[in-house]
Amino acid sequence: MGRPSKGRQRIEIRHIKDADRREVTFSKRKSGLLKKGSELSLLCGAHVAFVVFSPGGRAFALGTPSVDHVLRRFDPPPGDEDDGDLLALLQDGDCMSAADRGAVEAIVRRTEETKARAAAEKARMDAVGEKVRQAVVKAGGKFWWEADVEALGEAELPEFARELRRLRDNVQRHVDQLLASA
Amino acid sequence: MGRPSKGRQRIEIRHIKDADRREVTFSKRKSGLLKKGSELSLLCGAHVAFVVFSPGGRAFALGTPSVDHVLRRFDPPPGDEDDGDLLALLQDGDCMSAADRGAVEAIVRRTEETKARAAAEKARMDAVGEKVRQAVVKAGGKFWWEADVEALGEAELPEFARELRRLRDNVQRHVDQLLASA
DNA sequence: CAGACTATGTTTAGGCG
DNA sequence: GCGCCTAAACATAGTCT
Repeated sequence: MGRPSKGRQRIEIRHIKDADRREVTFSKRKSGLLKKGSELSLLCGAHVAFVVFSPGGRAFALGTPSVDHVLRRFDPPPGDEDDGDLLALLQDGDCMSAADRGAVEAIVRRTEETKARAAAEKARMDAVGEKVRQAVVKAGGKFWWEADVEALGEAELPEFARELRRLRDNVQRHVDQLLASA
Repeated sequence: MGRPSKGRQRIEIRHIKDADRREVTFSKRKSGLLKKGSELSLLCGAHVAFVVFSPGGRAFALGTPSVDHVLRRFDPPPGDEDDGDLLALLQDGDCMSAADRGAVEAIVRRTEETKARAAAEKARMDAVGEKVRQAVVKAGGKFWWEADVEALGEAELPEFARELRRLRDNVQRHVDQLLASA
């Protein structure tokens, strides 16, 4: 028999017409992207956040430091109730999907491999909170959806405004909720 | 003389202590991440948004659909006043940097190569606004910083609350501003 | 539809200018 | 910092299971 595979083929970077191949490529590359993101985060202490809208409608993912933080809670206390909540969040098929769980699992695996370094790693992780705060402050107000808004253009702004109000209300509600429980 | 380079070396995926190497790695990998993101967007018609906080303080980038929208405005009307604004935005070294411009340039190049498909592509692009709105609605309130908050843990929440309030106010202010100008 | 596989395309660590 | 270089590491297209 001939070679079992022709190996990787070069493809042009343009929209994939075939829906099936597009879906597969999306899935594979989204995983890769997520992995790269978590690597960047780990290597450089950078905070990387993703929002990915899949070709077939919704579905999106997120990045770090959430994933790392999830790991922190997911690994050391095996019987913690919060773990359940966070895992449930990750397993909620609508928002976070297989790729996200895969990323978490990958980090879990890595943690197991490097358990000897866990303590030092954890100490670094504990500094993340402060860094996040600094980052949020320094970011000021430039978040991804703001950029989107800027790119939407004046013609589309009125339509977008309604959803923006809803978003703002969601933000308020969520923040108030957090402040109340803190 | 021996080999001019030992080529790529394997590195462990853990925090790079040396600040110089960390900065270089961050820069290189951030570029790669951005490229991958724009590729995913083009290949699958997905919308990918990034927020990256650099290790040394702020600095961050974003992805699509902004980049694509920039292209739309940047390519067809060569004398449009909006182009200047958007290019200025891209050239503002603080937020968008070389990697971002590189991504845009790559898309521009590709667009020139496939100018025959520009019209169809544009039609697809025109649907982006609606998709973004739908996505924002469906996202409900699950954004990266919310995940961060959830992952911070009760112990850190009080400290984070102060910054959260500032963030909320920023959001309100920015949204109100947008609504006022729309 | 997620995973395995292989061959090959792509990224990047380490150096240098 | 940016760009270039090399060679090894890594990602992934196509395929089958």
